[in-house]
Formats: sequence, structure tokens, C-alpha cells
Amino acid sequence: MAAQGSSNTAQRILDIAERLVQTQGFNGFSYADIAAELNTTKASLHYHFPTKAVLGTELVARYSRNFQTALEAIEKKESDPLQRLRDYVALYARVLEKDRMCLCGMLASDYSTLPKPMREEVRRFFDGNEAWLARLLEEGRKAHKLRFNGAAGEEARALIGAFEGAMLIARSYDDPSRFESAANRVLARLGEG
Amino acid sequence: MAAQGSSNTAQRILDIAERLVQTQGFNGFSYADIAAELNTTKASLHYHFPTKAVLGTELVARYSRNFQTALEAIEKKESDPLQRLRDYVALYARVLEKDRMCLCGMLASDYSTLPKPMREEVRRFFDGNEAWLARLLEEGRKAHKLRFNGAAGEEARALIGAFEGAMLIARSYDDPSRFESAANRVLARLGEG
DNA sequence: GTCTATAGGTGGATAGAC
DNA sequence: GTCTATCCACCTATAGAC
Repeated sequence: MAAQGSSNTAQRILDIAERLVQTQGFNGFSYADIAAELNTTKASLHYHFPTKAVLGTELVARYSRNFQTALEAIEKKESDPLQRLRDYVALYARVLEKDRMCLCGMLASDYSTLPKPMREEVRRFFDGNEAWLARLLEEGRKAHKLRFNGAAGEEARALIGAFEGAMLIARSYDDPSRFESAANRVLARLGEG
Repeated sequence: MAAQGSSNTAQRILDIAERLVQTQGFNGFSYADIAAELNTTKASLHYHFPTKAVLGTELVARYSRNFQTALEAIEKKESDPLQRLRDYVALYARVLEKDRMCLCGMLASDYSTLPKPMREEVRRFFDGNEAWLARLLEEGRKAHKLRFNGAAGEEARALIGAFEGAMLIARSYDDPSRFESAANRVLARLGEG
């Protein structure tokens, strides 16, 4: 009854594809790579995901859903705004510890070569992050727990850029502490006062 | 007498390759793409750059040299630290206006698939930027023109990450103003007081 | 659902004529 | 320095048996 893309095998395919995209980019992996790791054939993969574009689109959609779920989990803890920000940063740090880049940060660099449906999903990811962060920032400022100037939405965008960029470069040095250091500077600044 | 890589043709090849890498990544372009644009053949390109790894390495080396030259030009103007920072940001903005990503930011996302000599050149680029920025930051702080906490080197790293990340995401929205906005927030914070 | 086999295309790279 | 021709590996994708 379930759609093909939601079977167990499909999920295992997505798991492997996800790691490959996060480490090598969308143009840096192939069906053959996945097939080898799953001990199956390329043709079998095409049964579950007829084209690479479909696979990629479902990949980002799933990643976005999981990320949103993680954001909701942070909110449920009802901790203070600065702690929620720390939890948000920890989501990035956990990805980096697995020697991966944020899926959508990686896809942002592949953006010009992506099929249109993937582009839209990538944007949706950033839009969702921005909206969540902006709400948190505004709430934190009103409660005098977070300090920043100007529009919360713009600060949110700047934060996302800073985190994605810090992640990107930390990977080039195989040194997660570079991300931690940059993120902590940001948190310290926002928590001042 | 000059090495092959420094002929006029070689430079034109590098110009085209540079744009292609900045827009599509190192794995997103081919000798065929360059040949088509130059109205020549793939075989001819291999005369100038025997392998793609060699081409890529010379590409990053040239980019780094040009960037360092631009940094020295900023220093020669002997403007105040905040203005020099603005000039630094303008280097990024000019790349983005051409719908390109910073070459080394793009290569950072391809990092795991790059030949070793390219990796080293990419790191050298970031190291050079960090050193230049750290000197500027420290000088600006001593002159009470720039305000930030902690080590200048760490602040420099955070800035580079923030700029690269803002660039990366701005490209996904085809909206350079996203970069400008994020960069201006950073500059405003550093210039406070 | 998975397999074998294969199509049709493109990748980087080389040999050898001019 | 540039060309034609070619190699071989790899790519995404499909047909059809099981």
C-alpha cells in the first residue's frame, strides 16, 4: 500500500545517498556507488527511484522533515532562548562530527546543476530554518535574553550563513573545532548583556 | 621560454575554467565544456594542461595570487581599518555580482573529491585570508576602531566563514542583497563604539 | 523486487598526423 | 600547437527474464 519511496529498501537507499551527497556533493556520487554498498544492482535502485532527480528530491524533502522535527523537539523542551540556540548549533555540530556537510549547504554549492524540484526543496529548507530562528531571536530579544540589532529575519539569515560557512571550511581542515569556535563566538555575542 | 601554463592560450583556458568551477564546481565541468567555448578541441587543452588535476591546481594558485594582490592593494590605500574591512567585503561582493561563488568556497564543498595538490592550495588560500584579516582586526582593535572579543585569529576565521556561507546561500536565491545584508550586519557590529 | 544485459552518452586521457 | 581518431571507464536509464 505504501508508496515505493517509503519502503525499507528505499529508506536504506536514501540513507546511503544522503551520506554520499553530504560528503561528495550531488554530482559526486552515482547509482553504482549506492548499489555497491547495498550489495545490489543499479537496475534495482531504479525500481525504487526511477531517476536521480527523483531520488535527490525525496532526499532533500526527507532531510527537511527530519530537521523540522528536530527543531520542534528543541521547542518542546521550553528551555531559555540562548539554550535553544545552543541546541540549534548542536544540530550542525552533530552532522560535522560524522564528517559530513549540511545536506542543503552542500546542495547550495551544486545549486546551478540541480533539477528544479531539488532547488525548490533546498530553498524550502533554508526558509524553514530562517523562520524558526527568527521567531526564536525575536522572542529572546523581547525577554532580554538575546541581544542583536535590526530585523530578526535578517539576523537569522546571517546566522545560518555563518554556520553553514563555518561548517564548510571546517571540513576542509578536517577540524570540527573550527566550527565550534566560530559558533561559540556567535552565541557569546548574542548572549551578552 | 615561458612554461606552458603561462601562455596566452593557457590563460584563456584558465579564465573559462575558473568561471565554470565557480558556478558549477570542480566536478561540474569538463574539458569538452572549455573546448566548446574556446572553439578548439579537448586534445588541444591537454597540451596546455595534461590532466584536470594540473589545471585545477594552477587555477587555485592563480586565484590565490590575484586575491593576495587585491589584499595588498587595499593595504596600500592606508584607509582606516573599518574601510579596509569594507573593501575586503567588496572583493566577495564583486564575485557574487558575476553570479559566481568564491573559487575556494566552491572547492571547499568539493574538497573530499579533490586531488591532494588542489587541497593544499585551497587551504593556503584560507590561511592567507585569515592571516591578513587577523592583522587588520588586531590593528583596528588597538586603534579603537574595531570592536570584538577574544583572539583576532579566531574572529578572522569566523568572519571568513560568515562571508563564504552568506555567499553560498545568496547564490541559491539568486539574490546578492542577501550577502550584502549579512556582511553589513557584521561590519556594523565590528564598527560599533 | 531483483536480476542480466545493454543502450546511448560523456568523462579524462593518449597516439600520431599535420 | 592544434587536429582527428580512438580508448576505456563511467554515467543514467531501460528492456525483459525470473
